[in-house]
Amino acid sequence: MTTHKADKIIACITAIPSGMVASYGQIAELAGIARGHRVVAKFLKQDNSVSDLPWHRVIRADGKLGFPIGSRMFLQQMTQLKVEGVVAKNNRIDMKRYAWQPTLDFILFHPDL
DNA sequence: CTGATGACTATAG
DNA sequence: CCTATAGCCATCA
Repeated sequence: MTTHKADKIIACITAIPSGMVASYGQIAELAGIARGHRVVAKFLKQDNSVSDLPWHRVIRADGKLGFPIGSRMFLQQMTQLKVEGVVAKNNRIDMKRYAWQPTLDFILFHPDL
C-alpha cells in the first residue's frame, strides 16, 4: 500500500516505545484518520512487508490481540510483547498500565498528524 | 460511482 | 463471559 495515509500509520506505529502498546483506534487518530481503526487493521493485514515495524505493539482497545487466542500469530505477538516487558493475564493486556500516551513533543513534531 | 473488505469498537442483551 | 449489530473509513476491483 503506497498511499499517503500508510506513511503516517507507519510513522505512528514506529513511534510506540518498547514496553508499551497502542490500540488500532489510537494509531488511526494519531495518523489523522478519525475513527479509522479499521483502516489501520486493513493496513496491517496487507502490508506485512515493512521491516522493523513494531506491529506487535498494536492491539485491541479492550486489551486483547487481533488474532484468535492460541493461533500462531497470537503466540508470536504475545512472546514478543513479553520480551519487551508487556505481560498479559488471561490473554489480556492491562491497557491502563501499558497503553502508550503520546507525549506533547511527539504530536508537535508531527503537525500534519 | 458502487460495493466489498478489514489483525476494529461501542453498545445491548 | 459471550454473541449480535450497527457504525466506521481508506482503499480497491
